[in-house]
Amino acid sequence: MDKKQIIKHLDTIALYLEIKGENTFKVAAYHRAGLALENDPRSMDEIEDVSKLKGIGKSTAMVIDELMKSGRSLVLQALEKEIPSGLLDLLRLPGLGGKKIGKLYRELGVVDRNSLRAACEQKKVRALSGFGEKSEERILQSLNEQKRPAQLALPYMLDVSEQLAQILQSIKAVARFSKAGSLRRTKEKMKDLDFVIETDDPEFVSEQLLKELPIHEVVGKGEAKMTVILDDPNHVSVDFRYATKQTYASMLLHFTGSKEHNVLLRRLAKERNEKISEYGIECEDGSVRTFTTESAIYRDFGCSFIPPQAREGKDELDWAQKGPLPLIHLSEIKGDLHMHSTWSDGAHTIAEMAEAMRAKGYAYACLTDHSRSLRVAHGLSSEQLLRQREEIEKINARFDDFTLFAGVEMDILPDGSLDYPDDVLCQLDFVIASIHSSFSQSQSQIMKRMENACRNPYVRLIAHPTGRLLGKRRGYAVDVERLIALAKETGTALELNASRFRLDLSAKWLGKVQDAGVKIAIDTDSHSMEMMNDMTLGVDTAIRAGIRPQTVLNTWSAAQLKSFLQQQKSGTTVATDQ
DNA sequence: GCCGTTTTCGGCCCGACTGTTTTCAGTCG
Repeated sequence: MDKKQIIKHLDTIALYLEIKGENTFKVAAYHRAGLALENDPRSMDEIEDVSKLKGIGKSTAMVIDELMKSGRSLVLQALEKEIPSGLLDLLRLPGLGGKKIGKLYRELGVVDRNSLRAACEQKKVRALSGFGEKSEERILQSLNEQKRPAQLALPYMLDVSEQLAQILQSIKAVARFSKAGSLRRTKEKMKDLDFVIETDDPEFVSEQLLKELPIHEVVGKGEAKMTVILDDPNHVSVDFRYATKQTYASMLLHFTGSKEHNVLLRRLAKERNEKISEYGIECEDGSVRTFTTESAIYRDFGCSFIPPQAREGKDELDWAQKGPLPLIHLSEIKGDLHMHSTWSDGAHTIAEMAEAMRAKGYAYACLTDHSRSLRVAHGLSSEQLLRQREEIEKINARFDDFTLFAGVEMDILPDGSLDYPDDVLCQLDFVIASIHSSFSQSQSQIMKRMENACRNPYVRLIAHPTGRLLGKRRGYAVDVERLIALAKETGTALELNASRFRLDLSAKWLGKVQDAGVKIAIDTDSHSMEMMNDMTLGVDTAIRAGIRPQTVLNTWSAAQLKSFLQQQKSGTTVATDQ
């Protein structure tokens, strides 16, 4: 049984206990045990003794060991016998938690969605103490709505949040606002959107929002916050939290989370006999200190600033107490090495793309249009590619503060061969190789293709290594560990494709890439000028993975990069005299 | 159930909002 399955089983135990009405700390203990596993970078086989992990004690360790050995757990089996499994699903209904579900089960014999619906329709639910007419109606309503996905993918949520941001900007009573929650931490999936808003007049802002937004339902509305469900295809839930000038920084920190990070902060405060909340830090004498920035709050705890993406409740506070975190920062990105022009499937000309990159303050960029086999994207023939190189040189001559490199994004064909011969590739500054076809091949076929690409002396980078599309497509059967080893052996870099649709490689793998000593390029794969802005998302993902600037090719100066590109690759086979 | 430089018991993070209640429990984040 792998780690993911074990975590799922631990969470299931927690849900059962919640319905049983167990002590909430006991329930949390099972969740925390799962979290401890999730936060450990090792695989289950590499962890020799799970009880050594913080948050896993005797009982949870036993459950984990059982699951590892036999795939079953006595604790879980006992719970499954005792409690109908259909009740677990009911926890997802709004307004229902363990206690209320337990009551419905014990007093009305509710065991699943259908029996709950029947109980509501017979008006039995409103008779229970703690329930009433309104709760019954609300349960019935949510039962009859079709299920919306529990988690929505980042690209979709970015779109929605960008629209919301425009509306917030137009409301005069909004002094400033920021996204918060999972979106600000750049999670790949999230269940809702959070915004923190500074205003003197929350009620007015709520009114304006209700006027401007397509509302499906107002879930809650008060002085401090408003929660709405949008009338969009996925019924996105949005929280707006209102802050004053004084509480804004604390509010933002609190609602950016993660929940686990907040728990760590509160513990730290508690050690000093203080309390931290979304309103500031309360001292022993009851006075509250407020802060103007998140940095100031961390400083108050003797910590350096922790970027949102690193706030996952692991050991980030320990690190931050030792000094500044050695993480990459957006301002260190000096160029973008993967973009397309109208020569293949891009929206803008070479000159327009180059100017836009230069306007972003970059020192260089690399044009990498598609190769000849990718017909749908108007891939370039060898002749076109070499002609394009001349065009690039002409444009490049206009700049004295910016370098436009000539590159290509070359297909790795289904049979493992590359789309251009070496005598073409050797004329380019930078060759990217990637897979765009035959996604359903076996892992060994995919890896054969990857190996051929890595072993070519001119291929410097493997782009979007897994081929996934967030929320849409899983990608092909690449063995990432093996790919990292190949990259290491051949001196090939791996891409962090920063496009909001990809984020490929994911944070999960990037740490391993860095640990192996393999270089990373953070590229936007821009097909238009607007897409260049996704560099932020790429850097955020790198931060989540703990990537240092030195690991990233495009933090280097143009001169450093040039000299790197001119070095011979190792472990490659130069096709010469056969 | 987990944890401990206040260590084997008694804590465990804190506040908003709702619906049910006449002062608060449950849910949620």
